[in-house]
Amino acid sequence: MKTALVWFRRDLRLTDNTALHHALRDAESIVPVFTFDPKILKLPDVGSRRVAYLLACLDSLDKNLRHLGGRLILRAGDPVDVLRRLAKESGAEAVYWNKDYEPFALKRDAAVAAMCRSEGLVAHDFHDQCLQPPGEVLKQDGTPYTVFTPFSRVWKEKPVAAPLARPLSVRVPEKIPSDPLPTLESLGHKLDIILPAAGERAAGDALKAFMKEAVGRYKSCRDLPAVEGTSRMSPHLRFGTISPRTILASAGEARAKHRGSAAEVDVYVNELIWRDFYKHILHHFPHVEKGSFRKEYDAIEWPNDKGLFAAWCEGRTGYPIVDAAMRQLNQTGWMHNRLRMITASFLTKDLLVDWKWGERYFMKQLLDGDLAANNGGWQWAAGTGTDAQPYFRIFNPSSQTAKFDPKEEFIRKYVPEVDRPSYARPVVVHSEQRNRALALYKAAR
DNA sequence: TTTTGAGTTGTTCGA
DNA sequence: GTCGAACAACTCAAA
Repeated sequence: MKTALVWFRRDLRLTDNTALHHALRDAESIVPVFTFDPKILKLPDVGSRRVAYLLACLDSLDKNLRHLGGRLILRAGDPVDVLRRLAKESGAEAVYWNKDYEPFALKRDAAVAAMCRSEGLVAHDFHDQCLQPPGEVLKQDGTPYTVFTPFSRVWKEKPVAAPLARPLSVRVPEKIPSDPLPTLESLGHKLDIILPAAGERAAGDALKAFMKEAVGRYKSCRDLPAVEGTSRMSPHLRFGTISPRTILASAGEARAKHRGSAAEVDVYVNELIWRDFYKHILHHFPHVEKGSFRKEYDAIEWPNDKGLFAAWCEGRTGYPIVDAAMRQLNQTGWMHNRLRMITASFLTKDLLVDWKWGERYFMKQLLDGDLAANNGGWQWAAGTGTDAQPYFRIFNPSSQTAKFDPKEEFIRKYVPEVDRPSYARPVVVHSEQRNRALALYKAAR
């Protein structure tokens, strides 16, 4: 084949990119394209921070392609129109892309596949985003798992493909014009944080740094927000500037190297399996996007006090660990995983606000915001998801602080006024709200 | 079909 | 301060 389009979406990398790899093997030249869909960019749930980060990833991808002799083609419009036109312009015979399992993406990609059929283009889509593709990890009766532990047992029995090598060169036809990289402002967004480094190099550096040391104490330190004990890979995984296979392979090497701490590394690998788990859940049970995994909990009558919700968003609930966490999110676009659980439990069980409100706010603020992972996490905390145990999952902010930030180092970083009279008084009383939450859940069942 | 064991990350209470 | 049991009796997965 002479020419193929490679449609980049959430896989903004050259190394171990399944669709890119196949296109380069099958075609003499490729047209690497990213489409800006103005419809998506105007949605209220599209966080400005992620749009800004996306632009940085695209800029980096273009530079990396140029390094290999190619370049990235940017086009605005509905992907169906953009790809149809681009195929005509370049004489491409096929379109390659990596599958995305979100309901919106499934619909969009089906429309592109239909366009390909009617235009005589061959559509190739590949599993790439998960370590095990959705539909691969099933019970003996062929139905999907809804409990993590048995899912993970079967997951571990299956082989994972090794990462594919980075291509050595990329040939892109001349005279295919590209739009300039848009500015954030031109897309109708504004940035209110300092972005962390984006792109494949940054992702690789972050992985290396994590695997050198911190992974060996991951199990022991990952829950301490004052310590750099987590991998910080989430924004890179979100935009695909690194593949999960590269991370898994690197964890395997680390496990072999520091043999004494294999158990520490295994806990990290489990997190990669959780990432797959929630992507599979979304794939098999798409209704979770709009409501509870367990539909009976859609009946909960949340009081939804707007003032309490605003206090939570702005980090002024008077509960130091919650406020510090929300300020970390607001000021950096990232929140430590332990704190995501604490703040989610607090919003739902203490402030009695619908978990979907919190889910939406996280999506607005998080650089790593991902439907499957964010939704899964919120439903876990709210007790409406897989493994629902609402009575069992009401965090006490002070015992969580005692366990995970005992010296209040993290709290003081974001709430320096914690001991001063100017600090907010608690907006609710935990022990009272706990009982109200239990009653709300009981009434729904 | 029935039974059995287990369920990411907790909290509270009382000894 | 530390430890184990109770929480409430549920649902899932597998034999």
